[in-house]
Amino acid sequence: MLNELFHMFFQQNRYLVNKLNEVLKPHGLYSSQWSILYLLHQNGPMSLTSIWKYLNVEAPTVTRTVNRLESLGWVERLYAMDKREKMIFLTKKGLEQFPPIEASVRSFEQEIEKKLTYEDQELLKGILKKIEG
Amino acid sequence: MLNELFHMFFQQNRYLVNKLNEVLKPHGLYSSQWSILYLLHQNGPMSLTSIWKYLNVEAPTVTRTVNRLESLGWVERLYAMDKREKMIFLTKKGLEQFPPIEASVRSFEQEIEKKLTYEDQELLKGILKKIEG
DNA sequence: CCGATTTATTTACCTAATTAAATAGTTTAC
DNA sequence: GTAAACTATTTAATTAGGTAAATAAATCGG
Repeated sequence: MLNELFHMFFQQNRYLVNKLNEVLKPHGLYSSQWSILYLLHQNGPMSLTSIWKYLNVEAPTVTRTVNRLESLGWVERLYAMDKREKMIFLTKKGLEQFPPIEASVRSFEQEIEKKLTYEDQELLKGILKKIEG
Repeated sequence: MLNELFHMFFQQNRYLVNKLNEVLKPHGLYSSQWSILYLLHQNGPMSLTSIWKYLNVEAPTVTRTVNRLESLGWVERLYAMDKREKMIFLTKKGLEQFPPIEASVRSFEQEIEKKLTYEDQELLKGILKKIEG
């Protein structure tokens, strides 16, 4: 990748995504599905637009993932006052099955964080912020 | 994503990949295609296995990207002594068109690196190494 | 009020990664 | 020397991201 830094960055990203998918597999979820479930659990019902803006991905990506989550029974869609807009919210199944999944993910995240000191984590956040800014 | 750190990491990864794809677009290439071209330019002819092992991705990913690169005329395949193995190497077109692309990518990388001090870069490398280890 | 523009979502198509399984060639064990 | 095990590559199916363009509803200017 020419530069060592970029090469490493992309590799670690794949490593983290793959590991997260492993953790989510027993729950029948993938990482991008999880990120939407988690967001809905935090924020309550959201429109597609607010989801993709928050996650910083394109709208079609979210459409597809929400479709899948809907067909799996995790979320439902409902028209909002503005009839162009659709509100997405967790179903009963979504709400009920959330806590154990959250626990698994949290435990995975802590395992990774254990490899870094608190200082490392703060430094990493600071450096990541600089990249895009 | 539960944890701020992971969320940021995934976001910056997408940002970097998208930016790199933008830089490569005028040359008719995508980032994963570039990573293989670059590797072949550095190392000379390589088997598929040595490519995916170096890039740390799965074999089918490399098969598909090499297929595309072959149909675009950037690389060629040749059977090795071991007839299971196929050697991939740059075509004349690949060799000739490489330098200006390398220059574009290098300039992009330097632009990102300008946002980080040398110390930042070394710290980031160190932290990234710790994640997987 | 109505045509033009904007906004929210979806559809279609591309690259890119994964796993699982198929194919074909090589090595190894007996 | 052949059956079994291993290795290299490919195929097929899934998730995940992107852009471009279509559709439908809302808003804005006149």
